[in-house]
Amino acid sequence: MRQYKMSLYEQIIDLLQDKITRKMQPDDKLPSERELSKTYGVSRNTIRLALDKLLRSGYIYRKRGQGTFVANQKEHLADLSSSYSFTEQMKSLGRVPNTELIYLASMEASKVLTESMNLSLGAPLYKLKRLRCADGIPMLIERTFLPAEIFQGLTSERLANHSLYSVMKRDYQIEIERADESFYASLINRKDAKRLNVPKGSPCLNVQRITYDRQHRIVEYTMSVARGDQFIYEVHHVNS
Amino acid sequence: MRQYKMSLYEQIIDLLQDKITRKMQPDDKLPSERELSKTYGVSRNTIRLALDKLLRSGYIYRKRGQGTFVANQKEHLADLSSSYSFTEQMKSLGRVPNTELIYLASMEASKVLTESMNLSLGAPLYKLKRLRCADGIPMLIERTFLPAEIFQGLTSERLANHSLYSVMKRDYQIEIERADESFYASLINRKDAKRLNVPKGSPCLNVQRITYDRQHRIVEYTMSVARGDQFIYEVHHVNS
DNA sequence: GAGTGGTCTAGACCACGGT
DNA sequence: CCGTGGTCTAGACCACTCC
Repeated sequence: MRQYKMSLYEQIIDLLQDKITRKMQPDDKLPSERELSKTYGVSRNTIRLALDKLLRSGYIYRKRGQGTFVANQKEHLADLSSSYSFTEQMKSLGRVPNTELIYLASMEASKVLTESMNLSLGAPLYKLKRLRCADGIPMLIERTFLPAEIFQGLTSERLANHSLYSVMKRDYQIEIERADESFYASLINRKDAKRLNVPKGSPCLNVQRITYDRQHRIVEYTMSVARGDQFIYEVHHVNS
Repeated sequence: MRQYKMSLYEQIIDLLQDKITRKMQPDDKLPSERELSKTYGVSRNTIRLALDKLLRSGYIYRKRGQGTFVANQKEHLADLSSSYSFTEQMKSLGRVPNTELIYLASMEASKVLTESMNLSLGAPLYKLKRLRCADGIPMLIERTFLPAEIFQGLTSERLANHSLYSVMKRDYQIEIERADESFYASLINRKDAKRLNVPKGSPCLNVQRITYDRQHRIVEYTMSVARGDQFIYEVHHVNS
């Protein structure tokens, strides 16, 4: 296998990450840029490249005139997938998540879907419908469309015990790059109300999500309906 | 009032942002780093600082050996402030935003607020209530709490013609680092229904936002109520 | 080979916080 | 005052893409 030669600043990122997670506590002070520069025998700019990346990843915070400190790992923002993963979100709230696959079917892209998913008319799709619960309480219904070209051979077995994103990664080597979400409130329809076990006409949160992989392909289109009285959707933004 | 002197690379970010949004199309090629360096009379590193920021904000993409290109504006991920800035969001949808300041008042932190904002009981606060419209249609009501210690001397004049975030940056040198948002759906109450000009009991989207600056201080706590039939909230996630 | 972005150096001055 | 991070310069070599 060809060896990828890591750049200096990448090596320093690894060294510092290791040091921070193994030996340091939140709010501990790191050596100054000039010290690190001497220690590792590289220029200060190279140290800054590494520290900038660690800053953006939430490992450290910096105060002008004071120094660089280890960030609180608890508050620290996990990677993208946990910011929109139902499973992760419920776990972080201390609730036990559960997913019921209502059905998985093949279909052809309708006109609306071709526009939303940037496909050609009649392109093959997988459609899946899932009921998501927390502590046994129905929380939301998800209707997901996946391009069949990308997810060839998808079966309900694969989806049964793993999250959609872990299936994408493990079985299809798909790395998610971006996700765009839209939220709005409406009143729930009769059918969904029954599934979620709420009165017809209750308020509900509608979420649409489009997910892109590293090749800028749309790998997922999902529309969710969540009950308003139980489900709170959390989003974290970071300014980089 | 003290003027905030913009650094060179920040000025270049503004210049390039303006150029990109006004005069260029997606996939147009930008001048090379060395050219920009000559054009603006700054070093290449300074140009790179600006381009890195534009890259992370989704304005451009870069290909080694080829050049720097304008990203697809539609798909484009704005920087943090526009991802939750009502003004930016409406502009990107081609609608004309408008804000009416209903009131600005001083108050002391209640028990609930001390917990949410991590303040001491009775800490001084500014409370402001704003009605946000698009194309003249009332879209959402925002109730915002700001720590008075940080925003000393805040007046309605300052808020009149500028967004909250530009006031933070220009008048108080506050750089936003993080924002956490929560969404849920409910039914609108009588008072808010009147303001938003919808029937009582209509569905509405509730958003709570807590904003942190670079020093990890909470600089804003906002609760919004948006009408479900008109307002769609968009969020973009990036895996970096 | 020419041009691009990616990495790196060895300096410099500034703004800020604490002493 | 000193030490910190923040900004900036003017170079250099590398890896990559296209011709």
